Amino acid sequence: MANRTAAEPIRTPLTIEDGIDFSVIELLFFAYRDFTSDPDEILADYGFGRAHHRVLHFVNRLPGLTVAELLDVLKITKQSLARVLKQLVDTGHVVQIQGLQDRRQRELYPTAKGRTLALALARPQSRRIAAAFHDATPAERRAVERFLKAMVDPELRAQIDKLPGE
Amino acid sequence: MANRTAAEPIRTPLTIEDGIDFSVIELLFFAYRDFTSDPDEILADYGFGRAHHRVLHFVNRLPGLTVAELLDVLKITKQSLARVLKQLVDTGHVVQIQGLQDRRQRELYPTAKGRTLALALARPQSRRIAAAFHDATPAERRAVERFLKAMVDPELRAQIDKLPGE
DNA sequence: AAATTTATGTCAACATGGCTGACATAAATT
DNA sequence: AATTTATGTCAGCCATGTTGACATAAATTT
Repeated sequence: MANRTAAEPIRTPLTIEDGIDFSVIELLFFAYRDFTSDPDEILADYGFGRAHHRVLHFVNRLPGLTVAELLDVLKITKQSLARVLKQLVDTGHVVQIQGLQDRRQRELYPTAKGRTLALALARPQSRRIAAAFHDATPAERRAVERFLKAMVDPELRAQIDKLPGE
Repeated sequence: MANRTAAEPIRTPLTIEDGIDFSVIELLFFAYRDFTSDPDEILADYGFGRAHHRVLHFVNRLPGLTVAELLDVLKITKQSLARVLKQLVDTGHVVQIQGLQDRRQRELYPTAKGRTLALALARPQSRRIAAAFHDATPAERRAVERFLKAMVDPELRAQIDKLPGE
């Protein structure tokens, strides 16, 4: 397979001269890696993972959202969701309530326990963000928020606008 | 287990009034979700995943880095790395060369094939970033880069400074 | 009223990419 | 000569994603 001749190593690094913004690509990788490391440590104490965190987060931010709506935000399959959601319900962090108008739907709400955990997970992330903005002007903050929002697929930006205001 | 009484649902959303910057937390989640979706589609054609992408990226940006250095950047175990690295070597995207001074080390280099793939993966990400910066001033760009860098753990920022300049 | 569609749940099997622990080898260092 | 270091490898486990198939109840359409 592959080649008969040993493939030659390339010894020069890729740089901005190749026409690509590697530095921001890498900044996003490192920033996100460390941004998620804070809650990961807390979650480990509960036997939960990042998947539980995401569910708990959006159930707290959009109480009463349906299973279908949550799937749409998370972009995972219902079978993936089912496992983590069941654990969150079994441990009393989330409750499911049958929809009033449409009784097929299951509205998802946090319990007091689920709210407390969601806050505990968000706190170190918020602290990290506040520290990163420490020397920034209000205009610079807005520029960062505009940039991040513009990174999202246009047709999915509506999801952001549905979330409770800032 | 849990409680005898059905846990009460909380019907009010978490908001900024809870003292936490939820909007930036969510912007980071959505931005990163879509930022990684571009290369994911290309990788699927090769039977590769995000793990291959990360290895290929840093081998191209830091040709000749050793296995230990790569582990330090990725923050994974050598057993995790071994699987994806072996596939990249077997498919002729990466070559390993014994270190000259220290012959225990394996220096990692991209091949022409590996460089081409790394560029193909970075291109849509760079395009997305360029589009997100479209209406930003140079000062605003710098503010975004400062913010992202400040989000990284201080002791790990040295890793960023080792990468080829912008 | 009957047929169809929709929202959800569930079972089974599988893939990826993390992890730990144990052990092997060759080369460098002490 | 003994020890440490850089790397590789085997085995097994776990979390979290996937697809496909099927079940149920409720809403909607015919």
